Amino acid sequence: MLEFAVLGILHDSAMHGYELRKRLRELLGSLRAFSFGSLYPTLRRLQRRGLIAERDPEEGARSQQRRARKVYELTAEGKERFAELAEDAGPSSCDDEGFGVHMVFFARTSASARMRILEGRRRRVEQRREGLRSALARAGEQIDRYTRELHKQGLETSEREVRWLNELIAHERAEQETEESEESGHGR
Amino acid sequence: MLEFAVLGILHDSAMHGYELRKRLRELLGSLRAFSFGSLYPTLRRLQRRGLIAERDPEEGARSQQRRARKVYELTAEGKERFAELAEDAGPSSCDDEGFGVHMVFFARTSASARMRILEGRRRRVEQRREGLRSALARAGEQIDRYTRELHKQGLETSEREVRWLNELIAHERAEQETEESEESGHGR
DNA sequence: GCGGTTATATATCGGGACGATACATCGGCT
DNA sequence: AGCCGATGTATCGTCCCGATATATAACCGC
Repeated sequence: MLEFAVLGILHDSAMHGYELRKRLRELLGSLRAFSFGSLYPTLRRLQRRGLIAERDPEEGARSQQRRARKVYELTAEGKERFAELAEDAGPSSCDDEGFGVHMVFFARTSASARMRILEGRRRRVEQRREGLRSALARAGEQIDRYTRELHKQGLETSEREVRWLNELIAHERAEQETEESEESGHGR
Repeated sequence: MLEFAVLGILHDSAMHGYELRKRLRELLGSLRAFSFGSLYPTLRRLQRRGLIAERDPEEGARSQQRRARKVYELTAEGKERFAELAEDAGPSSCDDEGFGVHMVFFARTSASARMRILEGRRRRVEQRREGLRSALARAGEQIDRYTRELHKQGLETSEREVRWLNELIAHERAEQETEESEESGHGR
């Protein structure tokens, strides 16, 4: 997950670790923390695999600013790997974090993969919704008051997210049709 | 976190691993998966620390049913540890999973700890809300359409949760006052 | 200009949790 | 008879977090 997120952010512009994490928090809105304890090992792992590379510290400018920063940039292999991960609608793209990270990079994801990911996420949230529904129906009165309150809140949140996903999916479909009609409409 | 959850469930009744996980999913509504890969190591760790104990497999009944099940029960130390964890309103009680687990056991948590935990959670969600607000305000138009949509959904969810927490907190306060007036009201 | 705090920046370590996998045993289905 | 799915316990590699350590530059009062 972190690998995908790092690749996606470096795809825009080269960056050093500290900056990368700020961008991560900004994009994911603390949906996911991604502490340094995982970020730096990930950067080294990616570098070792040749997906990112350390850029020269441009000594021309005023060197020796703060502590030596390591600016990373995406390699060609890194770009390939990012594209591969962006298209993958596997189970990791369905949980809260995974879905969020994928969606942030939707602009660089194919329309078909966007669709698969949105629908996968919807299925997941629907499952959670049904689980909560049956938990609330089952033994309506006997279970703990606080637990029931928690379940009710979770159910409402799930229902809202499903509606939101439905809107997004409908929008995707509409846009796809527009493009298709444009293609065939005034041909070329 | 798993430690706390296991202790809390075994507090009600002795149980074996497989059953425990079902109960876990039921209570937390797939808020948290808690796979066997973490559950069984946790059980052994707890046993090693003397917080839970393996109960005799009651050979009187038909023995040798399925594979030998290990039924665990809480020890006196385990009950102490649970009470300690339930009262702890530290940072782990603020994130999504931690808060959920705590709330499920609110019936066995002191009113003051319930208050601290609810307020801690509210502070956390408010922070997330403000982060998303500023992300949406900052560069209102230039950022990615999908990212913005994700942030809007996150913001709405946060706002709803804060409102929900406010209601819970108000309810807690009202109940506390009722108890106090009953105490002094018709003395005893 | 001296020391204190804060922000910037990289790094390591232990531990908790996950997903995949393996294994064993039973009931039911075909 | 043979297979599958539910029940049940267990391990392994990997990911990630939180705490912690270590530098260094900027800001600020004194």
